Amino acid sequence: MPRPGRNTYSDQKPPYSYISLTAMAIQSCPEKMLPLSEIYKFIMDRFPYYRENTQRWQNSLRHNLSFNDCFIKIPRRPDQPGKGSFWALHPSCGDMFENGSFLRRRKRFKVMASDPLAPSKPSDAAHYLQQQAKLRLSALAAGGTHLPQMSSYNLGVSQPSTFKHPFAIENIIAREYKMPGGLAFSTMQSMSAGYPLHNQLTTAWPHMYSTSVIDTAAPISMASSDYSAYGMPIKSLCHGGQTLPAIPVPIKPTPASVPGLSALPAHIPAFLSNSPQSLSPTSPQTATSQSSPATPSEALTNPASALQSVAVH
DNA sequence: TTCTGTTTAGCCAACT
DNA sequence: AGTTGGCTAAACAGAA
Repeated sequence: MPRPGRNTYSDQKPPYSYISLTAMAIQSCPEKMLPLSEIYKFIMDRFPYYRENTQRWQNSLRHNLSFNDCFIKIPRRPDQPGKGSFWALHPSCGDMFENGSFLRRRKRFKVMASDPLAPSKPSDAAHYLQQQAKLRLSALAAGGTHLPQMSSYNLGVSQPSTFKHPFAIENIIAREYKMPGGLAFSTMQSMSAGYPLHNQLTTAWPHMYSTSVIDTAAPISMASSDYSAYGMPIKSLCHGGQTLPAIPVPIKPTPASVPGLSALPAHIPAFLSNSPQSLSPTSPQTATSQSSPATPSEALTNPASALQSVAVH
């Protein structure tokens, strides 16, 4: 059984579609909106695979941004000089990856005229999102650690303040993981709803599910120190203590992936290091209380430190 | 000139 | 088998 090496990622295409990669990039920044160049940068930083053939995949990515309604183009304000617009996720694009696969959505998100969440005009969405970004930046500037949540459209439909965008990293990583053999691990949300796997998993990874490790009441902070080496808000990784081994599922199981807790696809990104693989009971918990690993590859080989970063915050 | 954004088309694979 | 979604290529226009 091959173990993922330091360069595993450079060799394999990550099990994510361009849509999910783009969504990750957008969700990783406090403003929840990024210019195209920053999306490129995010992907290349995290996934060495995409440091090659840039023309090809960047063309595809641009195509996706334009083609898919789940992405919204937000014009730059006069005080935001630069090339190109910002891109954000449509707040009502729904849980497009609810089937657990980040390669293929169950259904393409399409803004319907009858959608109560749909803005009456496309510019409404852009304006709304820009206001949200402003609020976030204001909160940052004020030194606050409690940023306003990405709330729903101000269109008469309210959502709970705890609403997490389906593409938020915490949601992406906290998905049901269907093991190649058919065994499924459910999300903490599901487990808290009474799934029997809870006991098994808390036994297997007590350090993950112990609420004493993770401050469930901690507000999500966007201070720079709260970001892991992968640009992910660390606290997002433990969304309300709901840290779960949820792994995106390649449509085609890779040779490295075999059924079993310690045999997961080798190309799972390090920022999803709260996976069974990294958190297997046999994994050495040698992490110190220092910050997250310097490089994604380091986290890949030392996932425990990444977890520690999550746990101590 | 380069980058960004849009659109069309074809192919392939997963899903129903 | 038909449908749908994702990837790739390409052409084109507009902005920086």
